[in-house]
Amino acid sequence: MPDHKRAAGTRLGRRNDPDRRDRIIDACIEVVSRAGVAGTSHRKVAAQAAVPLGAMTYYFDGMDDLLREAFTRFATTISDRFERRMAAAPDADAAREAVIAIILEDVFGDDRELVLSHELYTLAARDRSYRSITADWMARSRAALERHFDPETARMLDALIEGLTIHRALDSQPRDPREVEIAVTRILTRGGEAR
Amino acid sequence: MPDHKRAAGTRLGRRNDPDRRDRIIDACIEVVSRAGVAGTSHRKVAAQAAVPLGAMTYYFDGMDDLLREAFTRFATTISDRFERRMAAAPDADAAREAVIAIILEDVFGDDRELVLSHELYTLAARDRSYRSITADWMARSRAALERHFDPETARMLDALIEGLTIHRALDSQPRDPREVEIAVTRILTRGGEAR
DNA sequence: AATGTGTGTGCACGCTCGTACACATAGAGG
DNA sequence: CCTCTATGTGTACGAGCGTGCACACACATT
Repeated sequence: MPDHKRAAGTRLGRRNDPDRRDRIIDACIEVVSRAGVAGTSHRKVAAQAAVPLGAMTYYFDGMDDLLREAFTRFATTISDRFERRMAAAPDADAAREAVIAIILEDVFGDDRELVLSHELYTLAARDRSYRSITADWMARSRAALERHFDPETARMLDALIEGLTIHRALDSQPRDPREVEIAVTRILTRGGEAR
Repeated sequence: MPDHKRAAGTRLGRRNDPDRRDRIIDACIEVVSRAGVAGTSHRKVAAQAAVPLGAMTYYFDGMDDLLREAFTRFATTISDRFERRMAAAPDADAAREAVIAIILEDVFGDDRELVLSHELYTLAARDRSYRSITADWMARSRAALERHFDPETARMLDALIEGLTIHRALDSQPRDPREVEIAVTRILTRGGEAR
């Protein structure tokens, strides 16, 4: 019985480094970010993690299983950061500015995260079983926004963040940062929508 | 000299069906929508298009070349439809409703287009050379929106459409369609953003 | 009818891939 | 120190891949 499938607490005969499995997951994220899901293979991940090829099938039930764990970790990491930033905002106005900063920084920041997000979305769009990862991520983002805004606004704002981030990343020419500010402000302005 | 590389007008010795190349491109879109870019190969596309394997390298300089043409066609198709819908709106209010309809229909509509869009975004996120496809697509969307709204609003609205579409597609639970209406209305409402 | 030319094809090579399975080995229990 | 067991590894197999290239074949020209 493989170690990772045994109930926690029964530690028996464990020898090598116990976080080899973790290393494989991290290596997988790294390989995906460089080569894409299309270019990711057991062999490349094994090489990146410096583990033998046989360890791949030993620890995971195939690429899907591995990818699921890798993207779960990735989404959790991003989600944690978002939550922390939102929690750091003392009031709604600070939260508004934090959101603007996140959009602008995520765009000009690491290409790596942009790529990984899209790889995940693509998997989720095709395969229902990845959708729980994106659903959880979205749920956490919304919960973080609901510290400062009502639930409905939080959902709209979350969608706006997504769209602005994507479009600014895929745009060929740079845009005025003030546009982001204006868009966020408009979404946060409750107007004559009660009809 | 391959037919497709020859200057238009010089038709010499063309024999078989002249739109074989077109069929391959369509077949590529089809295969990508079913198997993803990751699972697309010359052989699968050839089988789908019912052309011999050798035709792949004959008509295209490799998968990248083929994918670029396939996604260009896909983006153009979607873009055309969007443009037509916007052109059909007589005034700004009708345009507003058209946008709302597009968001709601695209979500509950074909999974195929959702998947293909994400596959394209993923390629564009990783590879600069695909970015001109997405950039052109965005430019056309914005131009269509600018029939009814000012350029700045058009860009914000375009981003909002993106975000709402994605989030509603990747969400696990259904949302009230009225939220879309409210979000669009807020973006279209010019408020106290002049500061 | 013979010839030439450019279009398009069939095939096989070398490669990478995931997976299965025989085997090594570390540590526990005797 | 020996034995047993569960953990982990090395390897080889078959499938699927892109590509290069010799070649078939339709048609224009003579």
